[in-house]
Amino acid sequence: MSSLIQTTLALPPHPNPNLTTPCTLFTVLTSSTTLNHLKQVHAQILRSKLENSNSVLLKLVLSSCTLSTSLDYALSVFCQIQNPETHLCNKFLRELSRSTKPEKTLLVYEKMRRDGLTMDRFSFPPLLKAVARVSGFSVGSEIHGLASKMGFYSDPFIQTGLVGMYAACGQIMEARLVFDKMSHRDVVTWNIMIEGYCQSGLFDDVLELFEEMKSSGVEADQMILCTILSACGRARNLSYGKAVHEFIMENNIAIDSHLQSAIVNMYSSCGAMDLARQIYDQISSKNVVVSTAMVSGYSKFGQVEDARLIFNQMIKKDLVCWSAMISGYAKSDQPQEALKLFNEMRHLGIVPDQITMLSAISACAHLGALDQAKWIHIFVNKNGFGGALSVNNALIDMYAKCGSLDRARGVFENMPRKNVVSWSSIINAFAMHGDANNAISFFHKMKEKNIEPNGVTFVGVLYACSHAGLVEEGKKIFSSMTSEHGIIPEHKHYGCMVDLYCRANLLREALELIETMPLAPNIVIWGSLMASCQIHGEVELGEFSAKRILEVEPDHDGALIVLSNLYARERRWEDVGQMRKLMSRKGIFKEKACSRIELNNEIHQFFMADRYHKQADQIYEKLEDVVSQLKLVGYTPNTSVILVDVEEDEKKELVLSHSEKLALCYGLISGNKGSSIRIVKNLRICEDCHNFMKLVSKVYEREIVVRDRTRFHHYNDGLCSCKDYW
DNA sequence: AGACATGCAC
Repeated sequence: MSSLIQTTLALPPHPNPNLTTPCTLFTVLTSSTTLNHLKQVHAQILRSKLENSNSVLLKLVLSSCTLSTSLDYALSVFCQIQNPETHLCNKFLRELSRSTKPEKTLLVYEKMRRDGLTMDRFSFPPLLKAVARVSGFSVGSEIHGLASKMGFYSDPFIQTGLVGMYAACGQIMEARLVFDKMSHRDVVTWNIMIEGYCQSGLFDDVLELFEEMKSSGVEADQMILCTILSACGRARNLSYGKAVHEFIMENNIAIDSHLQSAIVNMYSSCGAMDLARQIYDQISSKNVVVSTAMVSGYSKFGQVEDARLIFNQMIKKDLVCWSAMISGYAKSDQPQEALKLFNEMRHLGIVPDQITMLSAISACAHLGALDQAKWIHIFVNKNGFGGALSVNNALIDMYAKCGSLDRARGVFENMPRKNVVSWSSIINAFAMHGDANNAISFFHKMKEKNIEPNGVTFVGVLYACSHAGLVEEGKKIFSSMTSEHGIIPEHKHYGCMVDLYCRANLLREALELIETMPLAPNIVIWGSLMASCQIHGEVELGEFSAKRILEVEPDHDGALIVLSNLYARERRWEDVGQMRKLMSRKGIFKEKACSRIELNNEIHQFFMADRYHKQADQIYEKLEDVVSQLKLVGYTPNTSVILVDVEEDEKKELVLSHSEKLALCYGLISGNKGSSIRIVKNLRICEDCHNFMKLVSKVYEREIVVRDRTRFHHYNDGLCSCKDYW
């Protein structure tokens, strides 16, 4: 304690340093606004031999712990008090449980237990609140036990605290048990229970409980309506959300800005952007929250440009709305724009948090540029996000998508804690790179470590089998899904199996599976079949599956594109023309093929036959040179991949100007000799380019890594890691 | 009240 006095004496004097009586002390204490002043007052107390006056010291503690910076000081003072009165302890607990460091509440609780201090029913609500905030389930159940032992099991405030504590610790069943035992529930209790279901993602229970609450005669307040609307949004339950909106209107419930935001957010989360917009436009003073709800809605449902318009109009922008906009670009496949915004935000002095980082990392993953990825990884470590589980999971995916399986694996191996997402991500990383053996072996390792695979894990493993032609292994794993893990296969899993059979040219098995599976085939299944038919040129079956898709979704762009490709392969140009007309009438366009290459921290982008690049002349010169070199080892352009009705010579020219070939030639001109050439393409690589890459890797002795729409091809010495099976 | 990491096919 003496050291404290030493330091405090050096501080500037308190405005009223002459403290002699407890009475003046009180007055000064309540007017003390800084920690330094408090410490001076404390010194005065000690000097005036008032040290044993518990009430003075406690008052000091209580007024100081409202200052968030002085928590530790408050604790140290508290610890010196001999026998604090219970009601003052409770007040201290309450302040701590609301503070920025709720875990300190539990330290005080432990001290109180150790010192045998008295607790009463008012001690428990703050303790439970603190447990809820730190998700300390084990100490929470201990406190529950203590409360019961002391006979407080029917105190409604303690019961409400217990419900909140269990819900916050993810123990929703326990929470419900306490809730059901309660004889008096007010709107707060209902709200906590409903919010608990919301946090656990049990939206059906949310709505069910809300109905129960209304019929039990408890009136819904604005707070609970916000919770319900948020649940509707997260569950994408538009019809219930609309009903809640109507309920609000019919019952003349006052709509404050919170509730208004909740309504707009419900519509925008459900993708009902027109309805969201109607309400949004009527709001005269739009705050940052409601605007962010619009930005996020437009972003999620593919209208990133509309999101940007709102974003640009916003006067005040906080971290959340920057994050929403960045994530919007990352999701809309505009990773460069996402990263540009990320940097703009940082230059404005806004410090990213973990959620912003997840979107920025995801943007790097989409971009597929390894140098950029390394940069963000360094940024992550420098800014203290390196230990976060979800950040590391995102990094695994990012490195995998940037072509560095080694780095993805490095992140995975160095993680102190791994969850099912980490394992699924690394399995998928192997799958993407065509390393089915490791994908399968990691799947087994994960089970040995008692991490339960989930539906997504199986998508990764089955995808690996499918892309490596491992039919038997895939079948075994698929059946273990139900028999060993109790996971009921969904459409996407049947889709993987259909794909597995089709790639192995086992169309009969694929059809049999579709006919015998317990689910009605949907777009996913038909899409999978259709895609495989396109690869194998199975026109009849492909046409059949495409038509099934169009029955459900007449504007399905994939089906129309594949159909037109299939007709083109058959040289049915009239049918092709009709498809093209239909597509342009519906406003559907084939995505333009585009390849990117990253060199010296710059990203160069190429479209088919484009001459936008400033070194275009050199690139086309190099292309001619490469083609003649390859012809010496037997290359001839494969024009069967060109699906437009033009002369053979023109087809040759078209196939030679594919964007990945341009990117490759630029890499050959500008990259360091001996370094690998990394290309990212938005669509599936065609057979001719695939062959071209193989030959270049041999003739020019360069490693080439190409990421296409779904996977990686590593070309070395004339061979591809996909073993020509993709 | 608003932003969030793993996933089939096109």
